[in-house]
Amino acid sequence: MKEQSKNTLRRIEHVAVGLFASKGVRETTIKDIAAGAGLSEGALYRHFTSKDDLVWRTFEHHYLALAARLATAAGRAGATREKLAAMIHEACVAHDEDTALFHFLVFVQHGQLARLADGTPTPVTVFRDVITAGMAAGDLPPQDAELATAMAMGLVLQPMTFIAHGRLPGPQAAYADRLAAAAWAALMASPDAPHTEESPA
Amino acid sequence: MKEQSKNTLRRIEHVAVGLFASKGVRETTIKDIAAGAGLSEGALYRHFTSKDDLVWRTFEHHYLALAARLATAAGRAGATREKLAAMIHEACVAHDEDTALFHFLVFVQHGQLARLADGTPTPVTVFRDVITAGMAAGDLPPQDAELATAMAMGLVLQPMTFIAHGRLPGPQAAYADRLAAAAWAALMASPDAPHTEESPA
Amino acid sequence: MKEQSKNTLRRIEHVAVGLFASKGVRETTIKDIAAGAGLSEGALYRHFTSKDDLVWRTFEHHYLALAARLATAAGRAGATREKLAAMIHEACVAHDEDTALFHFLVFVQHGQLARLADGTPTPVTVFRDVITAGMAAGDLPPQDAELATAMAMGLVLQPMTFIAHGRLPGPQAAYADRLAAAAWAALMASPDAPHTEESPA
Amino acid sequence: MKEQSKNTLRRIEHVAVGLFASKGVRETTIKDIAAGAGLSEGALYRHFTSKDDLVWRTFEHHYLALAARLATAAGRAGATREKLAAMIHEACVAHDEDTALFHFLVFVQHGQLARLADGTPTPVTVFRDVITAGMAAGDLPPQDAELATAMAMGLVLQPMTFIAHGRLPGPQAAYADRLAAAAWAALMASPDAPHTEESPA
DNA sequence: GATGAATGAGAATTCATTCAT
DNA sequence: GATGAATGAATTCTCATTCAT
Repeated sequence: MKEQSKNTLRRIEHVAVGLFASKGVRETTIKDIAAGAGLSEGALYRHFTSKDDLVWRTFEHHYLALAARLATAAGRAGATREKLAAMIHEACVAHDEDTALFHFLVFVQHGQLARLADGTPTPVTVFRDVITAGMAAGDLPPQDAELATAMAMGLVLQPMTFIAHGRLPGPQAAYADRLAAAAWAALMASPDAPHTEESPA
Repeated sequence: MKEQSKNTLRRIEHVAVGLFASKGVRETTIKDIAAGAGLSEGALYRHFTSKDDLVWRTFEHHYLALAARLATAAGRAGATREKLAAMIHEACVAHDEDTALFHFLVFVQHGQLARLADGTPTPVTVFRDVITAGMAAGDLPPQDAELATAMAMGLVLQPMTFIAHGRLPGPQAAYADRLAAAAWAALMASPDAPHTEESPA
Repeated sequence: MKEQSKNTLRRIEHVAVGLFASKGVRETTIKDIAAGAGLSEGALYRHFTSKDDLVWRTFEHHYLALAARLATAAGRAGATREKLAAMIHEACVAHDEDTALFHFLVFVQHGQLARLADGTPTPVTVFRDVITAGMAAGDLPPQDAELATAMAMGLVLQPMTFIAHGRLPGPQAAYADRLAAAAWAALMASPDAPHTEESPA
Repeated sequence: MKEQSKNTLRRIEHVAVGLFASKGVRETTIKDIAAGAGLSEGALYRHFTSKDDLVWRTFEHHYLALAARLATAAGRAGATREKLAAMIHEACVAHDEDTALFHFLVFVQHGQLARLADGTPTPVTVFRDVITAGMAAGDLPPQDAELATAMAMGLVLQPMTFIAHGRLPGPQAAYADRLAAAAWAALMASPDAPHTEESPA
């Protein structure tokens, strides 16, 4: 009984996320989701109180899970560079495992971000905390942690949109090492001496 | 008369873009736009044949203009590194000049991307062409041009979302030099020798 | 088993009536009733064949019971005036005993009235019969019995709505004597000589 | 233009009130109203923001108008008895002029009563103020003004429900004099000496 | 007998678009 | 050219009722 219901719920969420990722939340109708889940429209409302509730609960659950996953990956690794590489790798793998979900979380529903309680650990804060710690440990040159976080994340996320648009072949994991190296280089590049390699003479 | 109409049209576009950027295209109604532009709903249809037409024409016009702007900036600069820096700087300035427009073009309406004719020069192709040329000229190590483009763009675009979310203070132009340096470092990082600093042997 | 079921049925009726009185029949859902009765939605249908059936049966049962109660009260009393006073008192007591039920019967579900078989004794006919008999006996001046019934009942019922709206403090029984006196005065007031007290000359 | 719209609005209100009175607010659908008004469902929403808005605005407008009407009638009359009679007569006439509206205001939508700002003059307060003043002037014996108001109003309103149910023939105005006489007798009946006529000895 | 998921027929509301004035 | 009322097709959500377990 409870199992059956739980399964239905997961099915609805999965279908919904797929549609949200491909069409957007607003352009996905309850009818679409119901059809995809093999249910009547009304039946959905036994599992969620509203469309918004479905969006928010799905987002929060998986967004926090992604944060936890990245934190775990970082925790397993040793030095800052390895931590960063591990997080990037983990993000790539998570993307490949469920691309629709990843897109929903990262690209589609940032409107939900504002609803998270302040201080909630998110993928962003996990990245930033590693970078902050890396600077404190002297592994990274001192710099604006938020900007560094944005750069590192952008480096990783933008290829995903290229994959989505067909500009790059997947899987994203194939680029993990390259992205980690690039991220490291980007964070190591001293903002005060941007041209060092080229002005040795 | 033509002038008047042209002005009205610009006003409508501007209001629409502002709403699109803040609420999304789907959640912006014709009524919203009409109210913002000081017109009746029906009057809008004298300037656009449909909402979709408004979205598409606005997107195409400014998206291509942004591409041209980046191309011009790159053309003015000399070596690959300078071209890249110039494009990044130009993108930052464009963002700061009309943040709503920039967000609309880059973050909100990627659904419109697919409607562009193949081969149309876009900000993406401008970036990629500079990178491809840079590799050909030996300024950059050989690498996947699309991936490199994605990384460079992500590096620049992600801070914009951080600014939008209040994680970073604007303007984006303040980060232009740092971003250019980071992008260059990321593209120079040889994927085949990612750990040079740590493997001195 | 029969007892158990009977109890459950009474519980359902009681919960339903309470909700009907406070929210109205239409705005009370099966879910509300089920929750209030500590049952599942489906389980209700073992006791009633439909919501309408629940409403109707509850109404009919208690409406006729109220009529019988008033008739009994009138029967115990002697002269017309006492009969009227006894009915008014009984109505007040019935109201105070179960205000929700009284409101449901009298104010909420008059739509059910039309479903009663013609000739069924109702609170209205009980009142009217006493008044008709009173006129026949010469206790009351000749007048339109229906109008007299309406006046007497209105006199008694309107204070109940005032109590419900908080305009008057309860219980209604506190007003029973006053209402009986007023009703008697109203019925005695000769329609043909309405100003007698003021035109003594 | 404005006229046309105003007319449509009145038409909608009129149709709605008729349906509300005969079926109840909840059981009247937007579809019903639209059909009755000869409009599409969506078109209604240019005149009212919601069904609730339609109900509330219609109620408030006419309820206050009825209060004003009764106050005016009372103001024109001289002594307390005449004031009361004038109000009762006016209420009967108002009922007959637009029975559906009267029923909507008095019997159907008392749920709206709670939304009126405290201190708003309503039919109830107009009645009560006349009675209170009558007691102060010595025209009426001292008594609970609220209870007296309830009795007087009940005397007048209950016949209207009898007319609605077909128990009494209309118009209500035919009963105005009788009701006024009865109301006066009811209010004059001293609660402390209820049996005077019958205990002359 | 009980449960609660599922159904299906609405119901209220929204909104792009049209059109009479 | 402008206005805003009207349309009609969706869209979200509700709820009495049924039914498999």
